Amino acid sequence: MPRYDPKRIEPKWQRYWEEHETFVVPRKPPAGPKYYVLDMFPYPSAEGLHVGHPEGYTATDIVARYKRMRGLNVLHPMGWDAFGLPAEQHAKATGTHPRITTERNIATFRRQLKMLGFSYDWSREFATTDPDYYRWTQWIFLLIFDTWFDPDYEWTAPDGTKKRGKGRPIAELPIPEEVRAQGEAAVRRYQDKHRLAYQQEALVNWCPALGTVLANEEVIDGRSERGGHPVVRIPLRQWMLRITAYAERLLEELEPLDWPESIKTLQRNWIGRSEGAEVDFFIGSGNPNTLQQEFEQFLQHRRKSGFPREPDDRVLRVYTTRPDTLFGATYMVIAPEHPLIERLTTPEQREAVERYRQIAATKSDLERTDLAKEKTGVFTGSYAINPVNGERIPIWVADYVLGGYGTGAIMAVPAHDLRDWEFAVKFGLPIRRVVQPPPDYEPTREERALARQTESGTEFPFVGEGTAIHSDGYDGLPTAEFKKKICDDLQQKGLGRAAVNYRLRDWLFSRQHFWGEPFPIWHELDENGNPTGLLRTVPEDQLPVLLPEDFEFKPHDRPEPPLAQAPESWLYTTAEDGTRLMRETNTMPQWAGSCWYYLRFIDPRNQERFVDPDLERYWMPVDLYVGGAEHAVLHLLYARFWHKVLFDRGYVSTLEPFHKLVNQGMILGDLEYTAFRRADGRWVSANAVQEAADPETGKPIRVDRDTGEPVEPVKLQADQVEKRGEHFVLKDAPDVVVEARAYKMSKSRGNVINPDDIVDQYGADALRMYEMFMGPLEASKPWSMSGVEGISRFLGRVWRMIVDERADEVRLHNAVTDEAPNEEELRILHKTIKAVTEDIEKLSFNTAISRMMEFVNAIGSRPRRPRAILEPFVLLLSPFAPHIAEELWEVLGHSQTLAYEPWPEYQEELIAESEIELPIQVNGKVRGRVRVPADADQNTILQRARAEPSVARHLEGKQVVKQIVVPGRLINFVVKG
RNA sequence: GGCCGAGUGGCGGAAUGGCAGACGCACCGGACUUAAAAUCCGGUGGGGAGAAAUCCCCGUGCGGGUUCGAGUCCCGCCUCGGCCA
Repeated sequence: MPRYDPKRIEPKWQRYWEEHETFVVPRKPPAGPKYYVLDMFPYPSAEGLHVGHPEGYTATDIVARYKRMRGLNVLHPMGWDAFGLPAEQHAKATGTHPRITTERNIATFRRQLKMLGFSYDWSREFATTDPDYYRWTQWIFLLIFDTWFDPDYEWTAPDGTKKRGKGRPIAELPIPEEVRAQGEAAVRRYQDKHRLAYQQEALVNWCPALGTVLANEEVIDGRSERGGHPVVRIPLRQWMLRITAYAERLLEELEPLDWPESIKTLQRNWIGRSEGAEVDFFIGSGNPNTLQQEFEQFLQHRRKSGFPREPDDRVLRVYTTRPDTLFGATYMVIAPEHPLIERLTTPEQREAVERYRQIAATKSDLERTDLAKEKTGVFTGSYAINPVNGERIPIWVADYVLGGYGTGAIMAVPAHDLRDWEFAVKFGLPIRRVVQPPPDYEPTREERALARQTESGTEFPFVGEGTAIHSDGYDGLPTAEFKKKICDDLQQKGLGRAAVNYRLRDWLFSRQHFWGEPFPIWHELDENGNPTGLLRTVPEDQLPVLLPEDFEFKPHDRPEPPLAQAPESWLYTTAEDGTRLMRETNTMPQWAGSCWYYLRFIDPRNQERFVDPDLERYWMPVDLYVGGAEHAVLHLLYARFWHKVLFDRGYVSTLEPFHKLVNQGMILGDLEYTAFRRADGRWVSANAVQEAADPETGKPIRVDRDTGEPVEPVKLQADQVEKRGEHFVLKDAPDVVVEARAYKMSKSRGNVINPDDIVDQYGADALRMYEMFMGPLEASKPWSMSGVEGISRFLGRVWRMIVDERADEVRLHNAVTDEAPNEEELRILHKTIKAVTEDIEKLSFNTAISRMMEFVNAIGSRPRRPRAILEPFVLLLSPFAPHIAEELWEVLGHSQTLAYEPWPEYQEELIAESEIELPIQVNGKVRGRVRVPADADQNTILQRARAEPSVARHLEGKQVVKQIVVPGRLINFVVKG
């Protein structure tokens, strides 16, 4: 009784592929075109595979198998992004080394992926935690450390475009004479300041109770996500990567990529380029009495010296996108963490400013800006001079200005900036209009919301563009022209210059964790054992710097990295010149390993280099990269950045790593119906329920919008509800609206689908096909158990189309014949080939599967089924459901895998029908249809159409004003009367 | 709050500006069976007229526009989801 039995055939073919090394690609591939199709490799979590994983993996597997059958050399690898916090937390709790946990989790993931029949070249597998891999991660870090960015360097890209700005070896950094004169240590420090990898004090989230430093996303409302312990922000020495130097390149080189426009937009917004000006406001030596005199001297000096690259300490430098509003600047604001704050605070104001700074330190950026209901701030007591009109204006400190953005100081133009307006109104600072709105201008919603009443009537801020007023000689200029002109003028006077600013910040690249790549860096120590600030790199031939093996995971109460407690032998050494050295104890973030894994897959066992240059040139770029949208910004930006450094230093051949990118959508749980009930048992309509915070626990709960009473969600079965108009309602109480939606899968909701269970019940082919059939790859879509069954039935029909189910052995069905197919059968086949091929190219797998279903519906139960159409069909099916396809291919009499069979070609002339049916519309409504020869001319078609009785009826007594014939589509008569 | 995306039968979804609802699920009817499962065949957006064949009207979140023709393009809204702050 050989029914379709995935449990038998799936392991059989998986074994076959493994034994025959069907998908192993030789290190040096045979000549010919290539295709590199890559999945975002997973973090092997303890939970194992989620149904979301196979979605993207199946999509890439279909493409990989299809391209192989098209004769391309296909690189389709898989590996593990295996560093990560959970293994370390597990180690702290149980003492199990993270390596053990990680290996165990990888084994689970590997088993699950192999069970799904993906055509990965498993010989290339690696994990980011393998010393042989992170050796090269460290090597690339050293390369980044050895690089500085020269913004003026001109060069030509491989595509011939002229470029400016490139990463160059640190040895090529010009050293100013005065630095060289100070000796070798000074030169080294100067270089260190210019490297793409540098150290800086940065604020981290230190959680004393957990004894660890937390990532931003692990902190919620000032408390740790786990346990709810208080978190404080403290400065700690950190490694930073100068990604901001590449902001322009990251923006510009994004343009030609075949990525979803939405992802490009996300990246652009993240980089956040803005154009404006840097302007220096004079603050002088601090003596208010001599300020004006000093200012005159300053003006003269600047006229000669020009605008310096770095501001000196007699000025407050601001960045503004609206230099045209300089004449409206009535005060200045510096961030509470601004370096000049001490100097600018007068003794009388010291106490108030100090208190304000302390409060600000406890707030997150979010609380300081968007969530802040009221603007806060304190006067520093000092003044600055507005360079365009010599006016003395007060300097305030306020937390709505962030230290990390721009220069950490702003000129405040209350009339034309909403935040400045709010602040000025609250603290009674002057407001001066310098931009006249266009004549027909209506204030926006935000502007109206901030309106204030004065003697002269209602006043609004105005943030749009208009015409300059009250701006001396600039009056009458439109905003855009004004901006250009004032930048030129400021530049001439040495007081400012046009400048570009980015929202993008440098990348905080160190973590206070054990389970990460150690930095290949030594710190020089003085005779007292204190760091001198000078660094040494671990020589290339001594890589990798391994993590210490015998290591105890014990929490401690200092915010230092766990590796600071590593054995002395690991931590310290003495250099050949006698200098005591201590290892860097921070480790790299999880992003590091995923920044270049796509390159290692090309040449994973190379012991000499991170990748062979010839192989890199052959395989790069990645032709298709598929993964979740959650990586749309950070991973993709970081990987692009590393790639560009590698490119600039001559180690890779392409500007960009990933040519085409696709984000698969999220798979949600099954559709759920939920009704809400109050404590007294009465139902509350779903649209009258809203989220609120539980007054005791602070957790989100649902309440009745009108009464505020908490309501309890009640899960319902589909037969308890019905659709009434827009909503689903309770069958028993049709005035109660029920919530109907699919939720994200989560353990707490209990709607998680385990791939193991699906494979066990329906097989891997059914799981693969169902996930592809659910809907478009990019869309998020709800899981449906009966949908899987439907696919499973389809595979059963395919099986019975070819295999005789009633025989004792697996053998060909009697209906399968060697006779030639007839015209209609050929047409069905070739239509299917055409549709499936085009759909695969478009990654429209759901419609490709529909077309195969139509084929089976048309052919599957015919008493005579020509082999000549079944064989190509099996090949079409094989990328989607490879196990059943291989088995059927064997039943059809082939002795070898179909993985390298040529993809079926369709012939257009076999698809064409001699007669076609055209719908006939009258005034856009279908009133009849007519069969005409496919090559009929317009007149014939129109005549036949008019003659059709159902149409003639609608034309009778009317005047035909227009007749439209769309060849092959339809006919439309436009009539009057 | 900003950005992005999406609203089409009971459900998932399909439709180069050209017959809305392909294909699947669910449901209904029939065949096979002692019976059921499995399988196979047929039906299935809503409303109306008719004994029937068939015919008519409405219909892609809402309001407007462009067009011979709009699910699709444009303008303005509403709702939901995702991401960011």
